[in-house]
Amino acid sequence: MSDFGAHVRKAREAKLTQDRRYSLRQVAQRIGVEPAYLSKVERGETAPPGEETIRALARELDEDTDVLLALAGKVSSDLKEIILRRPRLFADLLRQLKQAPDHAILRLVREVKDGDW
Amino acid sequence: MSDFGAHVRKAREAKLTQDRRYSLRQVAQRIGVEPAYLSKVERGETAPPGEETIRALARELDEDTDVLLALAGKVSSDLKEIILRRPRLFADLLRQLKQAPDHAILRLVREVKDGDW
DNA sequence: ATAACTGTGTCCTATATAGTACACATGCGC
DNA sequence: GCGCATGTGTACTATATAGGACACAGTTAT
Repeated sequence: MSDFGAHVRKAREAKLTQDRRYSLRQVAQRIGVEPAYLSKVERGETAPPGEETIRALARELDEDTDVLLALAGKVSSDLKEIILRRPRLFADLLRQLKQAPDHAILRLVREVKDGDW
Repeated sequence: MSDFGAHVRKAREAKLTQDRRYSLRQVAQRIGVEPAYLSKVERGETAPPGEETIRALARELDEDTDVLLALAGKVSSDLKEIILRRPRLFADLLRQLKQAPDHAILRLVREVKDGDW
């Protein structure tokens, strides 16, 4: 269904060419899963891991956590909580922004960042 | 953990005083679950139902779907998809808005609604 | 050439999710 | 006063999620 595994494998093998500690086995050990499991994940033979394992993987491979989670079809739990506290407000905002071009959203991010409320 | 059940029970019993077709059994039948299950849900004896059942319940009781989902600790799957398509962008935006007051977010919603991008 | 490391195949498991099925006691309507 | 509707207790189930354990064959380093 998704290319989460392929993305991880590519990222890991890229690091491997620079540093031999990025073998599947060693990465698996550092993120705290069995090598056989990581192997199946990278080949897409099994569904992507849970959020915490994906976070560990992102840290290990210097990948963006939100992007990696997205490839796994998951939304970070801290984002969920933000929405859950004010569901109507954020539901409206997100649905408004569904079709908005990237630059419009980026503008909003900056606008809010320069905190003018 | 959450007051999803209590909220539903209150909403249903409010409608029940106006219309006797809002008995637990009849509502259960219309939304397609067993009465015993809805009973357990309303009393919080069991975890809140899945998204589709919550949607049916919201329609039946004229409740806001996003709010009901939120009470169940869930984010609507259509909102998830919006985020998943542009994870970095929306992750940034939401984290920026985490502390923003309601009126500031409402202003953004209107700003975007009057589509000036 | 052998010891250690590599990726992978196979089998198994624990917990969570999302309910169903049926029986029961109680109460209200006619 | 009895039949039907009401809410609920108990027991069970199917599927998904998130992995672990162990063995094996090929590759690399010394």
